[in-house]
Amino acid sequence: MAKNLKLKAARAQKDMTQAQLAQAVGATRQTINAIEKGEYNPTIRLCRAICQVLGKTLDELFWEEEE
Amino acid sequence: MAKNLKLKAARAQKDMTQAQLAQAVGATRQTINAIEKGEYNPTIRLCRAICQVLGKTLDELFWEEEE
DNA sequence: TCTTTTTGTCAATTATATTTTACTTTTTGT
DNA sequence: ACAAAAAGTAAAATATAATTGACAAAAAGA
Repeated sequence: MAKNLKLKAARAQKDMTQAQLAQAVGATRQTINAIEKGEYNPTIRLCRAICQVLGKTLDELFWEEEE
Repeated sequence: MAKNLKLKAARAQKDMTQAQLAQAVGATRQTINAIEKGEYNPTIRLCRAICQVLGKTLDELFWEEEE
């Protein structure tokens, strides 16, 4: 997979660090980092939580950024 | 979580059985069944594969059908 | 430069998604 | 009603998502 730059940008837009986003969605900083790095296959529940916190939809953050 | 009736409907619209959809996305029939039942938290990769096969987006099939 | 924050990364462990096998129940078609 | 197909379900095993702890590299602010 490729890097998830949409997620990185959406997080930047909310002025949140990886650690802050992680805490907001009940995950760890490493997990958020791995998702942004792209070499990861998170669960839909975590994706939904991230979308809700960042005010985006699944299609906006997790659609089409792949091989 | 609640049942994923959107997925069930989208599959019916394509006239596919759970087994056929499972094979098309490289998963098992039980996994598809569990996702439709709702008591499950699939990975985003599998969700994407399902969407592609059924001609739907993540938002259409996996957004907001929860507790 | 110096200090602090943030990000990147790794190994080991835990939690859980997914598979495999198998059986029962429900639905569909004749 | 009967047979066949599809759906529902369960236990055990495997694959992998996610955590924990820790440290190095990069970025930001003074």
